[in-house]
Amino acid sequence: MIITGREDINLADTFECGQCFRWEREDDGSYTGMAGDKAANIRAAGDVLYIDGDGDEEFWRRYLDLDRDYRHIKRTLAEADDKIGAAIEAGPGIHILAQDGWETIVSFIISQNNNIPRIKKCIEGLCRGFGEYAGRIKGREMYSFPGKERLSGVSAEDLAEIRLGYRAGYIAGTAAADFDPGQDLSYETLLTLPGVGPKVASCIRLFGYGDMASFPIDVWVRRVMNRVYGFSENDTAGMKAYAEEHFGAYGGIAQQYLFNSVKNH
DNA sequence: CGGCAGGCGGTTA
DNA sequence: TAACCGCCTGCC
Repeated sequence: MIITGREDINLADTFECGQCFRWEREDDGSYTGMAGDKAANIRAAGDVLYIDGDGDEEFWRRYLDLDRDYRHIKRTLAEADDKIGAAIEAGPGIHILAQDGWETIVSFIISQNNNIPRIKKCIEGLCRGFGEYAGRIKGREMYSFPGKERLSGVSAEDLAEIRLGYRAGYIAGTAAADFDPGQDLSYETLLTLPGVGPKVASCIRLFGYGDMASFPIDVWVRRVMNRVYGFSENDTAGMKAYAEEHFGAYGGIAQQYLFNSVKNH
């Protein structure tokens, strides 16, 4: 499948800015991974995306957020805030992926107090242990992310071999909780799930439910808000208020530019 | 070996 | 409601 006219998305910026954990870079610069139950390899050349795998154009347009005008958003952010321009320059090709709600809930519970290589290893283990085989792409055996119903009867002990650590209890508890991740879950509802606090809930809102105003504040955002904007590192309330006032409906997108600029540079 | 990594939950003052 | 601490694990 070929999608043209997409010069504004950059795959490395998008897949390696910390929002997702299931895309692997190939030697040719393409990325292999899964979105929902669809596996694919995605390669970019000029303004063309070559997508080799499951799913149709509509599916990938939605997942890769290709129909949002990021040029307009970047211009709007830079006009409202004179300091974010440099952060945008560090990752101008970032798109916010429209990820599955349930997968995002579990993935960001795993992300707490954790590092990216290990987060990826844990998620891969969950998929291999409890997901469905989804074919072979670029020599990689692909497994779907296990749904809530699949994990609902699983205990923390059953998850031991995946080495989730103390997060195993959170995953088992969240999977057993009575809610529908297919609904547009509110921030307050997400906070009721075991292992979900303010930071994780904000990430789930942004990455799993498309709430572009959600502004997750983690250690890296605290650092950049301190370094660039002069906030005290423990003044998360002040940072949140600043984001609401200056970034507004695009707070989550601004957060990704800011996060990426300090984490990856 | 202690410190740390994209926090949370529980306790304490 | 702010501050503090323990927590699984892997890597430095």
